[in-house]
Amino acid sequence: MRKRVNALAEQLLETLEQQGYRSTSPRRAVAQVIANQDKHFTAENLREQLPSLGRATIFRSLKLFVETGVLCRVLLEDGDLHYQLSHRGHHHHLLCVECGSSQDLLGCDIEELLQQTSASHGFELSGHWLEVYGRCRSCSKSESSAELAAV
Amino acid sequence: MRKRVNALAEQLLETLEQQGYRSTSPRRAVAQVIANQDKHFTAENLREQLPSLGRATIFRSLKLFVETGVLCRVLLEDGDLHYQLSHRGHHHHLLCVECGSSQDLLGCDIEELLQQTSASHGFELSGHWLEVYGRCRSCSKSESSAELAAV
DNA sequence: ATCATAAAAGATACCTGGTCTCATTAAGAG
DNA sequence: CTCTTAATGAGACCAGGTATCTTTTATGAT
Repeated sequence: MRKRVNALAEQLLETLEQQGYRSTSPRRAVAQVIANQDKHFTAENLREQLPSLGRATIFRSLKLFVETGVLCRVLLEDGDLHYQLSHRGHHHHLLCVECGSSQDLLGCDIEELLQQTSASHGFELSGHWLEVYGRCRSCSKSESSAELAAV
Repeated sequence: MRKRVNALAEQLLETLEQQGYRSTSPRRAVAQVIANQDKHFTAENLREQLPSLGRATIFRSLKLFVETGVLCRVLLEDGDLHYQLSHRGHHHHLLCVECGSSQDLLGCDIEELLQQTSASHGFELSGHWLEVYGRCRSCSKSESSAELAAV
């Protein structure tokens, strides 16, 4: 398990290196921490876990990891933007509002639908942002148990 | 034209009053200004136009106008959140990345599609956020003219 | 018309996200 | 091992946004 995590961190760094960025000790530290996150997080969360790093460095690393496709940004229901590990390429998230976990939404024909709809509004589509909120399988299960218990 | 604008501002205030909020002079000023905006705007934009109002008051008014359904928040492509006049109820925006104008996206069966897709991921859907980016009719026209001219 | 009271405003401090500059340090190519 | 360039850290700065506290003001009751 620990080995797994370190492997992931190394993988993240490799991604940077492959794109011509240096592997520095702050970046190694950041990679280590984000590889350990199981849900979306903020710059501040990172800072708490890496108090020795400069503020600017945190933000620069985040930006870099987003640019290189290691991280993506997720929009929370209240409008806050958080970061999370990204499984490359364009995708959407099913965000659990209960536990903060997220699943990727794949094989969704929303692109096509949007294309049609925009065109019918005289709109030349160039991009979109979609986030989906709800309860993941395990949270909706415990939710129902709680309801039963309350009766 | 001027009369129209004032009428809209009054309408916004009425919405507040109907929901039990007082009609104060700062709120009248804010209503006046937002009734005049033709695209999305930030708190800072508002502050520039209303330098005599306290900062907190600006934010409080914005929040209030959002809560009462007068304003809605729009997510820009870069993650910035702006405000714009809302035509009540749940809807999405077609945001022109060129001129900043926006159209409402109506009669889109995305809800249904999302419902199905989430269910197939064991996800109990509770909400979503969608923004669509592109070029509005008039901007894509002038874009093509520019291209032609450049040749 | 006045008055009480609750709501709202303004000032201010604070927190977070995020960028910029500038001087110093360190990665890694040769 | 050295040189160059990228990256860091400190710090100032700006915007969004909230909390607290004191003063003002809108409105309902008299």
